[in-house]
Parts: sequence; structure tokens; C-alpha cells
Amino acid sequence: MEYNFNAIEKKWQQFWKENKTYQVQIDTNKPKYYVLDMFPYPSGAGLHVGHPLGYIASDIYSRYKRLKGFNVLHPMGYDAYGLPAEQYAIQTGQHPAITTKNNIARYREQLDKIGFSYDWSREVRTCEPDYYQWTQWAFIKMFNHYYDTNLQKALPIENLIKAFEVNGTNGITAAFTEEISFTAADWNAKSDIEKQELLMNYRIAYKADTMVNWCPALGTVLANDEVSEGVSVRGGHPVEQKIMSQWCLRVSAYAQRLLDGLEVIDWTESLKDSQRYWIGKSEGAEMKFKISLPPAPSERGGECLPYQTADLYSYALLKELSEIHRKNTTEAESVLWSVLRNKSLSGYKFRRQHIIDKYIVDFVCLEKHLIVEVDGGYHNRPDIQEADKVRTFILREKDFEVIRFTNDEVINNIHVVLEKIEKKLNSIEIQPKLDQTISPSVGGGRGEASLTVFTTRADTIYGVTFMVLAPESEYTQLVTTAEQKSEVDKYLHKVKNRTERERLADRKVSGVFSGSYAINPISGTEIPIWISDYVLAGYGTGAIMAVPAHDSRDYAFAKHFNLPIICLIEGADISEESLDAKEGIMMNSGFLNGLNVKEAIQKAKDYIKENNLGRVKTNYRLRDAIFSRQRYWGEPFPVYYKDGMPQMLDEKELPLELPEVDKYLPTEKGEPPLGRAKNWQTKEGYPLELNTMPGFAGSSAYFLRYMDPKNNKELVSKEANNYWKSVDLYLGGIEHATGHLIYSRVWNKFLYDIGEICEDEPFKKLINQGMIQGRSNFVYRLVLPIEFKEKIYISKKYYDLLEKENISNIELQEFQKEARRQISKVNSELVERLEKLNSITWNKQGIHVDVNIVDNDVLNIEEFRNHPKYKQDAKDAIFILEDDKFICGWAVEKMSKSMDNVVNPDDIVEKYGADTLRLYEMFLGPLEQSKPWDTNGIDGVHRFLKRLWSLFYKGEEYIVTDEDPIADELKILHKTIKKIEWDIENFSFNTSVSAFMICVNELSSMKCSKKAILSDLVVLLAPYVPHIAEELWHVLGNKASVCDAKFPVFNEAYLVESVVKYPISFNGKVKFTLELPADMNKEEVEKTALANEQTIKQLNGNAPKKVIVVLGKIVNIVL
RNA sequence: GCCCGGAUGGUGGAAUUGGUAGACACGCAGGACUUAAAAUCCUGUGGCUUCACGGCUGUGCGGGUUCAAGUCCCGCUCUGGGUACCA
Repeated sequence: MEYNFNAIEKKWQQFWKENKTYQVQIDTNKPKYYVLDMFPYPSGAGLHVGHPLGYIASDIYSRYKRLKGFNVLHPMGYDAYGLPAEQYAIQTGQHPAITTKNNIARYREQLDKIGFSYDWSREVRTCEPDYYQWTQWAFIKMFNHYYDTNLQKALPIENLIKAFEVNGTNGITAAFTEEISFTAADWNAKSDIEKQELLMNYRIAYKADTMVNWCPALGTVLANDEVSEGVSVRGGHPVEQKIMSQWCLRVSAYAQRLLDGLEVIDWTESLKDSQRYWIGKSEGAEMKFKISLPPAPSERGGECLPYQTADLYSYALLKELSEIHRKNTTEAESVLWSVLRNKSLSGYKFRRQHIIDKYIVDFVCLEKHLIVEVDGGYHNRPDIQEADKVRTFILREKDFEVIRFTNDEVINNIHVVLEKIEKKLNSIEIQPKLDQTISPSVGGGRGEASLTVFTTRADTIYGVTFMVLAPESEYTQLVTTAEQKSEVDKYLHKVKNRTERERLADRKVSGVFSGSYAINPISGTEIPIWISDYVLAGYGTGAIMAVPAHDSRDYAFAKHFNLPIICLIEGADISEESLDAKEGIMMNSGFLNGLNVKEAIQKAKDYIKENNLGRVKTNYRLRDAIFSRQRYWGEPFPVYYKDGMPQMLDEKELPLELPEVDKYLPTEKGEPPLGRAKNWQTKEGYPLELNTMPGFAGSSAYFLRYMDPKNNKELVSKEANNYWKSVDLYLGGIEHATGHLIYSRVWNKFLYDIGEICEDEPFKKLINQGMIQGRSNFVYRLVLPIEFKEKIYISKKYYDLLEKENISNIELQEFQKEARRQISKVNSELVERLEKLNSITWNKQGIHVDVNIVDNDVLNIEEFRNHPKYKQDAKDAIFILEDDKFICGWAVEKMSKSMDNVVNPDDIVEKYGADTLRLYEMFLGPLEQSKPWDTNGIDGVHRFLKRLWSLFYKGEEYIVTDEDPIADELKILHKTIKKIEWDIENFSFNTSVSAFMICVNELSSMKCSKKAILSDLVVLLAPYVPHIAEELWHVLGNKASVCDAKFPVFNEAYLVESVVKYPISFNGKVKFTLELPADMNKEEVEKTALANEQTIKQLNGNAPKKVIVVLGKIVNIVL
């Protein structure tokens, strides 16, 4: 019998399918074990040989656990929503659902060939309504909950509403977007819409105006983890910052629990570190610095400040736009402007296309804080109505009244419009309120405002020599004096026009003095306030106290602008650089002098608290996740709009299915693709949300759904969840460290909080498999003068020779001679022409060649000549060979089509079988390490399987016997059992392949074909090479699947040796070995070793200084 | 810059607690079988040196600890990945 792997594999795959071998049910008699692979996005390119690496490892582990008596859940599914299918749809018009379905079918076909033990009856696809209804359901739950920072738990929003009704924000411990305060009376007086707007500040799923990563090329916003170095991770398109109203998830509320959870899960330290860094906790203090403000505008003649109603950050962005608007007025606007201009309305001055906060308003009377807006028909659209609501809300916050008119009203009833405006103007009583554009946290009136800073180094307060504000800070405008205004404006304009990328690339110090000063709350010194973009508005308070002596960024800034530097640490040398380390003894620091830094930090914090100068605070770098995508191929939000406010659909309405659209592009009005869907509204006629959910939505809870995939009443039943609990082993790529692995932890914690599931952490143990890189092959072509039509390829040896820097004339001549010889065999006329050339520079060119026509770096010249890709150049080319072979160069690169180095698992399975593929993938090297795929070694693994086979069959003859095994055979077997068990438990699969090889080699050389030995060996092998193991298992006379065999029990007794081979070393260098009885004691070993004649020779008449005997290990004699 | 890995023959890699460095494979060389090829099997294979026995040397580099270091400590170099003005 030959080892006919193709037939064997087909046969058993069919058997497993028919017998439902891999289907699992809840079985409370057995302990459970849950092994999960990160589910793939089914791309159009199919699987390459790198993809199954992790799947094979997890499959081995699953099968092993099953042999060990566990009830193993090992499911697979597809992360089916995603950009590539949508991009493809845009290009071809093919519905992404069809593309996705086809890709999934291809993936499945490829996966099936490898013989995985997945329970396919539990498959999930994120794009199927019966799956994504639970994504939508969770979103509704998140909308209806807030996060209690005191209980560290999500609670129903109703609780918060009740609290507001009784106490307002007093005593509230809820995670929020913005710190706001109001009384119960305030709350109860608010309209329903106003209440809804306020609640958005607390919901876990909320809608807000946020600075987003906008990718114009993809036409969508991206999450932080989808952007790398200013470009999109997928596609590498530029990304810019933009303010947009988006759905967000309050993941920041879970920051502390995400950190705490890391302590109890078994992930690699480096992965935990990435998450810790991403969460970015810093404990410090917030401190208020009083500012001596520039004189109020009235005192200066009101030159420019009253016009400065724009949020300065937006000003630079919007200024040009506002000018364009002014030049392109609508008819209605012109009509209205003609009467409002020149103070013709009761003497009130109006401005048009004025920037207020981040909006360009049509008309404004600054004196009365009245905004007049004229709207076209466009404002009847739901999304615009909604945006208008927000706009009105924000403008009201800034104390502006807004009245709106339609174009029709203005054009046809201008007198009615004017009457209304005039009435409104006269009714507004403007309180002499200052700082309208300043957030409420600025204390006091003009002249005694204060700025809050966040610092982790409260101890360095005496070293603060200046303050720095972020350019985008709302305080920037407040502290800018008239004298500095033009300078500041110039600076703000400059930094605003810079893209994120430019800012990152250019690390030059830049900044501008605001003209104002702040007072150090502890030392009382006056310090200048500067504005610079090295301070970020989004972190802390957007303002810092600069301590140049002990912060390198502050140091660079101080040096550049010649600001004072005060050293606070005894003995520190700060002449060249700052001392950032948190160590040393304090000096120049008043009450902190003499303390070490750690003590000083604590004491300074206590001081700040006691003296009411600020508060102790913890900041996190982790930001809320933006949850809207302006794309088609994603989960629709279960959201509709009523009076411009978002409302959740009833859970009974779920799933809200993704509608059909005619094109997968934004609408003419710039709405997302769902704007094209017909009747995209509720039964009552309310418009539905046009955004869809991002990629991580569907992947955040899929591991729960596998437990109970067909349940149409719940995400997962209590019974299933209580049995399967959470994932025991999760395998996947490291690239998900700060995306999926954060979001799914948050999602899981939320479901835990609301009592839907029983465990807080989803993935107990996690292993990252390394990437499989490609190994590319090159052919080298001589670059001949243009008049030569011939192509000449040279084998690697000659390429290397010509590459040599100091190539000798002799070497060159030898090469030329050989080249001449080989060329003349094919084309002697060419040799003549070549020799007529005065000088040949021997320029050469490396060209990627398809690795599939290269074997062990030897090019298959015939296939190369006829390969469609190379034909044109290669058809009649001349090959200069070495040893009659054409050897290719090689390099390790990414596995990709463009490198011509993609190896398809199907081809390997076809040629060697799935078992060889599985084993070879494991044999390549440690699971967690990245390594190149090099098909070269695969023969060795395949030969191993053949040798294993030959223990059972000699030719056509079945040679297994029932003889009793001898001690040596049992020793080999049990050595292997021990090794394999240890290896699997430690995910060291590459070494177990070696162990199997050693075992089979030894059994072969002993000609051992005893059933007692082979039976156990087959079970050991079954997790790795299930097909051949199943075949041999049945050959041995078993009727049931090898999957349900029992893992052999290791018996130490078989390994006991009667003799030990002692290496005898001198000064640590082994010279010879000595075989001694294992039960010999230390003294006897020493004596025997010293008496040995080789020892005497080594000692050369000298007495040893010392003899070390490690029993059972080694003897070392010190000379 | 910071954080986390890695560096061992021509190649992939092994050495689990400090105890014979290079297991197991690939490749290469030689041989057996064969008319021949494939397949299979056997032998050799870190480097230098020696006819040989053997000797010397050797785990990125420089130090150190130890009877003994690929493994532990200190200081570097190169390299892969993550991250980025986070106060």
C-alpha cells in the first residue's frame, strides 16, 4: 500500500462530515474548553499559505483537548462587512453581498481541504441579519445606559434622569463628554428636546460633534486604530481632521477596568503593554492658574474683540469659505442684506456670513446677539434638520438667539420678516456679559479669570517659568492682547493650515507669546502665557505649566525663546538637556525642598487639595470610539430621527435590514450611500439613520454568538453562556492589539454590566501567531545596449560575482569565457556582436519571478519561457547556467501578488496533502515568531509521513504485529508522549514535529511495527495530522474516530535509565564522556572519573583544584 | 525619541531550571539500488588546522558573575514590530 494522501484525506473529510464528528453540544458531564480563531475577512484573493498558520495551531490544540476529555467548542465564521467588497462594488456595480458570498465560498473550500475540526453548524457571518440584529440590539442597550464612575458599571439612563429630576447634576457620578452642571429646577424646566440633548452627554452610545479622522478618498471617517501615520491603514489614503456629528461609544469610561482586567488575563506582556500604552493612564493634578487678563475691549475702544466671535480654531478653516459665500449670495440673502445693511433696521448693525464658534451664520447683529438665518429647501432634509438643531443649540450656548426664515418668506414677504426681526431685536435684553465665548470653567469676571492645567509633576511647580496653550484652546482668544493679536493670528493661521502629517514631520519649535501673564498659585510668581502647537487641545486641559528644567519639550521651547529655566533637582546638570526622570532630591522648591521626587509629588498634590488650588485627577489617553461610517456595506443603525433628535427603534423591529441602493456612492447632496435607499424610513415615516456601523461593530461580540448561534430570542442563552462562559484560548494576529481587542473587551464588559453574560473578560488566554512572510525569487538579466534584441539571463553565481566590489580581472575573464561558451552554443553570431562592443559594463537587473516555477531556487526554464507574465522577454532568451542549472536569487518580503511570491495552500495540498501542509506550517518555527515561507523544507516533512506509513506497510504487506513491546520501544514512545504533551501545553509545535521525526526514525531503525506502540503513536499524531492518523487508526482495527480516542498516559517508569553518560569536562570544556551506573553516588562518580586514564592524561601530573559532580548531569574538573 | 521582541552553520531552526551548542529538517557532497531516472536507503557536513589521532576556535560586539554562560548581569551594534509632542 502506498501512502495515497489524496484519497485518504478525501475519504476521511467525507467521513467526518457524514458523522458530524465536529459538532458539539452542551454536555455538563464534561469540562468545556473554548478555542477561538480570530475570524477572517473573506478577501477576494483567497487564502495564502500564511493565513492557516494560526488555524492549524488552534486546531491541534482543540483536538488535543478533546483527546484529553474536554468538550471543545471550536467554531469559525466570517467578518463579512468591510471596505474591499464595497470598493469593488463601486468599481463594478456588483453587490457587495454577492462578492462576499463568493469569497466566503472560496474560503470555505480552501479551509475544508486542510481538515480543520470546526463545528461549521455554528458559523456566523457579520453581514447576516440574524447575526447583526444583535449588534444593533447591543447598540440600543448602549444608548439606553450611562456609565457610573463610582460603581464602575453601566446603569440604565432612567436612573440618571431620576437623579436629575431630584438633584440636578449635584452628586452625579456619570462619565460624560463635557462637564456641565445644572439644578433639578433647570432640568425640570427644560423641553423634551433639550433634555435629550443633555442626556447625549452621558449615554454610552451617543452622538456628538467630534474631531474625526476624515478620509476623503474612502469618503468616510475612520477610528484611531484605522489610521497610521496620517494615512488610512486600508489603502494608505491621506486622512484629515474634521469636525462632524458622529455616533460614538464611550469606551473611555471603561479605561480603568480595561487596565485592571489586564492583570487577570493570560496574554503576552508585550500585548498587554500595547494596551496599557494605548489606554495611557496618567495620575496627576489639575491646578488653577489665575490670569491677569488684557483690558476689556470697551476700555480699549472696542477695536476688534467684539467681532471675534469665531472659535479661533475654526476661524482659519472657515474664513475663506465665508468670503466665497459673500460673493455667491442667494437671491433671498441679497434681498435681506439690502435692507439689513447700513444700520437701516432701527440703527442695528448687521454683518453677513460671519463666523461664530465653528459656524458661518448668514446674518448677525452682534450688539443684540441675534442671528438671522435664511434657509433653502435643502433644510427640509432630515440630516440637515438635525444638524441645524445642533447648530442652534451650540449657538444658544454661546448666548446667541437664532431666528430662521425660508427663502420664500424673504422673497415674498420681506416686510413680515423685517417686522419679526425688529420685534426680536427690541425684545432682547443683553446682559453686560463678558467672556461669552469662553467656557464656563473660566472663573470670575474679566481681570481675574483662571486657567486650569493638568500635570503629573505637581512637585515641579516652583520650576514653572511659563505656560503654554494649545492653539485650538478656547482660552487662546481670551489671553491674547491687542498688541499681540496680529502675531497670534498669524501663528494660528500657520498651524491650522498644516496637516497632521506636516506637524508630525516638522518637530521644530514654534510658538507665540499671547501678551498675558498667569500667577503661579503656589510661588506667586508671574509667568508669561505662550501659545504653541506642541500642546494638544485634546489631552488634559489643553494648557500646560511649563517646567523647562524637567521636561524636554518645555526645555526645547525655553531655549528657543530664551525663557528662564529653574533647576529643581540637586546636582542635576541642565545645561544641555532637561532631566525628565522622576528621581532626585528637590531644591529651589519652598516647602518641597529636601524631599525626593516621589514624596514631593504626593506632598504637592496634598497641598493643592488642602488649599483648594485644584484637584487630584487621573487622565487617560484612550478616546471614545467613533462609531459612524459613511459607507454602505455595514450594519445599519437601529436609529430614526424625530424632530431632528435621534431615537432608537423598538427591539421588536430588529433586525433593521440593510436596504438596496442603486449605487454604492454618496448622493449628490453628499449624504452617505444609504441616502439612495428608497423608503428608508420607519413605518410612521420618520427618516432612518444614513450612516452605518464600523468594522469593529460586528467583531466585538461574535465569540458570544458562537455559543448559541441560532437563538432568535437572545444574543446568547443563559444556559449556553453559563456553560461555555468565555474563550479559553484565542489565537490571532498582533495587529488587533489596540482595535478589536480593546473594543471587544469593552463590548463584553458592557454586556456583563447589564447582566446579559456571566464573565467580565472575553479572552482568558491569547496567543499571537507570527506573520508568514514571503520568500521571493529573482532572475537576473544583463542589461545590453539598446540595439541588442536578445535577452541574456545569468545564474546567481555570476550575478554575485559581478556584484562583487573588488572583482578581479581573472574572475571577470573567466566569467566572460564561460558566457561566451554558453552563448555560442545557442547563438554564435551574438557572441561576435557582443565582442565588437568596446566595453561591456555588465549592468544587470533583478526581476521577481513567480516562486511557483522555482524549485529549491532552481528555475524551471521551460515554464519560465512559456509563463504568460515573462514570455515576452523570456521566450527566446539565453540562460547562462552554473552546473547546468539556473539558480535564482532570493529575499524575504511581504507575501503579495506584486512580489510574485504567493504560495497557495491548495497547491501544497494537491502536491503533498493537507497533513504535510499542517505539519510543515508547524515545523517552520515558533508559532509566535514571524518567518518566511520557504517551500524548500517541505520534502523532509512529507518523507516523515511516508516513513510513518512504512511502519505499517512494507510494500503491499501490512506488517503490524501484536507482539509485546520491549523496554527500548516503550522508552521511545513515552519519551515522545512526554515531549508532545509538554509541547502542546506550551504551544511549541515546531519542536513536537522534530520529536515525532525522532520517534519514527528510531522505531524504523528498530524495525518496530508493534500495535501497542503504534496505537499510541497514532493518537499522539492525530491532532497534527488528522487524516493519516484516522486512516491508520482504522487500519489498526478501530471503528470509531481517532478524535474520540484517549490521549496516551505518560509513564515515567519507562524512562528510567540504568546508566548515565557523564560528560567529563575540564574547566568547563567537555573532553570525553563516561558511562556510569545511574545509582552511583557523588563520591564514587568523582573517584571513577579521576581514576580514568583520559583524566590522568588531561591532568598531566597536576592535582585538580576542585571537582564538581552534578549527579546525573556532568562532571567538571578544575585545573 | 519611547515601549516590546529578535540576532545561533549555506537555510529553517533546537538546546524547557545555567550543565556535552548546532537536535530535527532542508540543502550540499559521496555511496548503495537501477539499463537509466524518480523514489528509497546509507555515510559525511559550523570554521580553521592535521595524512591521521587530535588541537584550536565558535551562539551580533565589548566587559562581568560562575567550577560551568547561547541562557544571568552591565554597556553597545544591528534588526523587526508598536507608538508618537500624552504634560
